[in-house]
Amino acid sequence: MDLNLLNQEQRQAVEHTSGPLLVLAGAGSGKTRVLTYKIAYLMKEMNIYPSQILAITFTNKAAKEMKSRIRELVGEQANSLWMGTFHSIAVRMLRIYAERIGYKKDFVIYDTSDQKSILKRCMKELNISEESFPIKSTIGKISQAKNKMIGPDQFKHVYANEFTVESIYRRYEEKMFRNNGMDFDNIILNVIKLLKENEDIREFYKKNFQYVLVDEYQDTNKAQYEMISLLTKGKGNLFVVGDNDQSIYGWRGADIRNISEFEADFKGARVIKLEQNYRSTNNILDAANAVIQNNLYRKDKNLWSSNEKGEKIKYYDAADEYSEADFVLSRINSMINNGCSTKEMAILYRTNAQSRVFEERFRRYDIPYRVVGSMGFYGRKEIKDLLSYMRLIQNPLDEVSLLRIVNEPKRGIGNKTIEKLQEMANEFDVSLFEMIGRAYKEDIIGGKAGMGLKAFYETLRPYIQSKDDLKVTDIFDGIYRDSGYREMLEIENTLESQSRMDNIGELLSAITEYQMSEEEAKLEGFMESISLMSDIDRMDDDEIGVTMMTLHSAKGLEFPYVFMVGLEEGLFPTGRAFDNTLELEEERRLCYVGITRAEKELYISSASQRMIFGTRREYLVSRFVGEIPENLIEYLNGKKKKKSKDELSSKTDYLDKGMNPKSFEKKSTGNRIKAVHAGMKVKHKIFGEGTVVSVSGTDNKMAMIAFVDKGVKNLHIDYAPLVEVE
DNA sequence: ACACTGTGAGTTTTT
DNA sequence: CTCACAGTGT
Repeated sequence: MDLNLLNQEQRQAVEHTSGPLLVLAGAGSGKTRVLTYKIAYLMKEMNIYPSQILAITFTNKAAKEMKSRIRELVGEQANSLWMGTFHSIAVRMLRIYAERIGYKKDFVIYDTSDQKSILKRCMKELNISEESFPIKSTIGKISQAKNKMIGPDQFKHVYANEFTVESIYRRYEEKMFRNNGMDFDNIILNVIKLLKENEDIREFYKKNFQYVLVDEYQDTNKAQYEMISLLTKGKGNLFVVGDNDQSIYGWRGADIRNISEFEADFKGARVIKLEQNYRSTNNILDAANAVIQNNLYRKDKNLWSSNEKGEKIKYYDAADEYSEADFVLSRINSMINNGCSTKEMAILYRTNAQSRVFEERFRRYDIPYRVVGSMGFYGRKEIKDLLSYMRLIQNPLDEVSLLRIVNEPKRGIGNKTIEKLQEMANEFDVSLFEMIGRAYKEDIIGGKAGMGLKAFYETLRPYIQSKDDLKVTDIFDGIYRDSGYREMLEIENTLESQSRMDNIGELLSAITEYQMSEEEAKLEGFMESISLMSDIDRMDDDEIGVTMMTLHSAKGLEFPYVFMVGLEEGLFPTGRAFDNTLELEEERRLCYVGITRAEKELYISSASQRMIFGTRREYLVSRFVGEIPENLIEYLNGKKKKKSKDELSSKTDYLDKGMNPKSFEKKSTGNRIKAVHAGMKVKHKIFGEGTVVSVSGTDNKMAMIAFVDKGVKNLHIDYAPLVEVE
């Protein structure tokens, strides 16, 4: 291990082995390197066992990568390190000790959409309307409270007059507990509870962990802070790395005070700054520095680099999102022709929805690409359904999953039956699943519904009983078959059901892969690995293609060529931040993160018009473009008169100016069909070309159309996006 | 019980 | 535009 590969500050950080240390690491200053070397140093020079080191990273992928780098330095013993995200570390502890806090050890993890359905049910039970308490904002409020460790009991002291939310919150937590489930916030809170209430466990871990390291410290929240301090207090060998200019998760409860008050919180803390950037050209760095300088609430630091000046930042001012995409694609195309690999390129945007136009262009140009995130594979219905089966097998108390699948495929079990069952389950104080068992056995519910319940119950029970002895793939295969799900899709035999079956096949290969990679592959383990996987974790590094993702997802990554797109007021920065300095500064940090992802070249672009919610709207150039000094920018299609900053000062201003949807009516698609006749050739926006087979309905508006490769569809011509061909 | 259809509402960002 | 859902008809 050669510490001479480190600069002076990096080396100091590595060699500091006693007491708390905060490393303020600017973008691209080699913090991963420091972390890697530090852990290796602790093991090799300080003779610390790997199992005595806890390292918390922001994604599981980061943990995996770091582990493999450490392995290069110290060998296989790196595998015994405790390394992962807050959530995965917490779950690891909870799997062992869940019973100490009243949970069962096979608890399940609820994601955001599960959260939503639990909350909905709570509100229904409490007779609270969704109009007055929108699901999203209510979840937000509850989550916010949890991040700050404010439980239902303390809620009213912090949020006065929010007693309705308080009652929802309380009911939600009860339900969560009764379901033997935890949402993401609960995972952290429950570990805190575990450590607080059980001295033996706390002392065990505290004694065990000689060193605790936390990456991306600027994005930790209060609960996470509490978790760390419970594990380190007293000993204080805590080593955190972060950059306040890259704090972009304030909306998720990240508390900047964790980093700004580190020295006060941990006595005798030392601070080391890493200010030399090894990643980007000087032009890129200067641009980033200039932009972030506009934030008033920040500690100044001076990122510098000995790299060359490099190319100027190239700015393209597009007419609309399509011409923006065309610009990006033509650039990418010529870069490819110049010998660049698509793996070196990334397109970064503010919102996931922006990827669509680019995807379409990539397909048209036939250039490989990959999209990170955006409700992909695991959000699909068939995947969620089958995972719900698996989850219910893992934990029969899980009502969320049960309700999702009890009538999927159709078993003749409707709302009425479910309601009855829920009432009875409450009355007898048993789980819904158990109630289902009783209901048909004791003939409480007969007829079609009773048969359905019997089928459902008897399909699942054997799997529940032997889940620990069965292979995960066997459980999956079996349940797919026995539940009738496969048959349902086979009978349906449409293009859609085909693709669903393909997706299920893909899920099976994911399970198989998991099973082969784990020594002891258990159902819980697999379910956990997918629930705690972030979008970045799902990204396959070997896959070729241009990477597309949100700026948030891009944190921690780097690419030689970066396209930062959609730089418009209202989109980036988002309109919601206009009247809030703190939020606006967070947007600016996000911009800073974006700029500093680029190593060699940075392209930025904006569109004057963009389609949003089906209407075309006009946008002004983002203030962030104006914040980059002109001498660093090459204006690819001329420089428009500067109008971003002066014209926009407040939200109302923005809404008044140029945002009149009427003046930008959608372009006519041309010969949109008004009437059809059999034999007519038509083109559908999604299904492509087809021939009208027959016409039906009042006014002959229903057309049965046979599409090339896509099968026969019944469509109403007033609604279907159809145009005539020839 | 369930399929269909019209309606209303929504886009930040994610472990 | 696109999705989810409430309401209606079978």
